[in-house]
Amino acid sequence: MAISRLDDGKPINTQLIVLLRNRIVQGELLPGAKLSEAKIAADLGVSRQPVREAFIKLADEGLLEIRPQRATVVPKISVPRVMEVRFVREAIEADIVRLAATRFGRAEHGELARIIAAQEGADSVEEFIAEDDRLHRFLAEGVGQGYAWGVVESLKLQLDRVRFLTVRQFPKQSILDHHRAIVAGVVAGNPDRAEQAMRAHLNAINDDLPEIAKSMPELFEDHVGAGGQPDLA
Amino acid sequence: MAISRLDDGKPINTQLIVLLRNRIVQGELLPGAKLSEAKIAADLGVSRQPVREAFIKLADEGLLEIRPQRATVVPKISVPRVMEVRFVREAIEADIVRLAATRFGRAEHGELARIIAAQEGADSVEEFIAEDDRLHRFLAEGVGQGYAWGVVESLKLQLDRVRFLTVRQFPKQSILDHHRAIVAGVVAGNPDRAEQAMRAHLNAINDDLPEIAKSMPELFEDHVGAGGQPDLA
DNA sequence: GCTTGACAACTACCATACCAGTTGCCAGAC
DNA sequence: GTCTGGCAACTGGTATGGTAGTTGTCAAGC
Repeated sequence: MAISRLDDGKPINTQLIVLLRNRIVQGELLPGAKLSEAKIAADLGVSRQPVREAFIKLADEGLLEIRPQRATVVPKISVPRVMEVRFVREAIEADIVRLAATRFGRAEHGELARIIAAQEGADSVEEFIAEDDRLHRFLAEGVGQGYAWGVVESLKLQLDRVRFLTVRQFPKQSILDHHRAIVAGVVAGNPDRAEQAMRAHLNAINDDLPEIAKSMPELFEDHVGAGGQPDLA
Repeated sequence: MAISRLDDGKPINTQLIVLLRNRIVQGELLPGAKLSEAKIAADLGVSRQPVREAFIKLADEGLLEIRPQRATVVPKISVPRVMEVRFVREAIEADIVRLAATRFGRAEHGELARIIAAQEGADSVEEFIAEDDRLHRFLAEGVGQGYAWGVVESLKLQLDRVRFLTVRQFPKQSILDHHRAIVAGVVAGNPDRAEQAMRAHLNAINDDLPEIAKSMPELFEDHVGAGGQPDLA
């Protein structure tokens, strides 16, 4: 049941990827949830094959864990993994913003100001997040590194999963301050300032992550012991 | 025919991914080659399903282009795309080597020296490349960024495809000099020197790329026109 | 009560069959 | 000779059936 409207022109597998990805990132499917090709297929009124392909894709993105002949589960959030993903994102966007600081001209500076203004005026969280993405994307595409943004976007999924857990106490003011600092560095044509602002911005999650993990430990992987599950296989 | 030994314990789709990826990266399947799920499946004596999954995975990696109801082809090499991939790799490895320069101790310095020595003594191209990878991987994993190396590894596929075209005039001496400079910066505990050496190393492909593209233009995408194929759909 | 082994109920993986869309060829009309 | 329409031969996408492997349960034996 609950055929969540799968009737676009696009192939079914693609639609399933988007559908399931949203459910996982937005926390509708929580870490630990067990999925099954057959069940999902039956619920959505499609065959198991497209579901399987969606599972594989999401497993590649780190949003699912396929355990053959056992089950497919939404993995618990691994704090060390999140920090590693964040590291990669910071490295990429630091270089991007340096380029922007040296290459952007008046036209791009204007667009940056418009995005900041739109984000200030956003009244819903969804809109705020959309403008957030727009800023980062524009920086990348503006310096001709659209591919890099694609990489960041796939990494970001795992970070967004954490972000959606804290959507209540979403620090809008703090994020806006960070964005203003980044844009200021770019407009000033100062790569060092822009880079530092970007790194500080992306480091913010490190402040929140430990307390988030403590407040809802059932969603996080224990990493107290030396390593993972004591699988005696 | 030609069942290229697919009898490991691993799942068939995984084996197919590795098999096809090697054929593409190593230039056995050249840009422009047209593949077919059915044909590959018949040739290897398996069903179309695992072949299909391998196609999807390789398409994600940029090594195949699936055109529904038309064909699946090995894409021509896009010079701008290669440069964008290279940009991302440089950003990631620059930050990694900075960490290595500040964190590595005597034990890691010894391992770096051993890898350099092994690469100096390599007599086959394959061995040389293997030691090359080992150095980069060790830098990443040594600073606790194994995930970042995974990202680089998937990016590298598209760069390796170019590298294998030039395997004849492979600049071993130049690469070794670069590696020595990187290691020197790390051992000296000088992040700036290490970073600059790494960036210079990874920038080397930019010197060769234009002339490679000119010498074998049939393997490269024309990017003279404003944009891609004039698909009038 | 506790352990153990067989069975039932899952799982993901693979094979096969069918479907819809695209392409290219070729015959017929002009 | 050129153009056009339709059919045949592909393509990848989807549906379904069957198989091997894992897990949990429950009854039989100690």
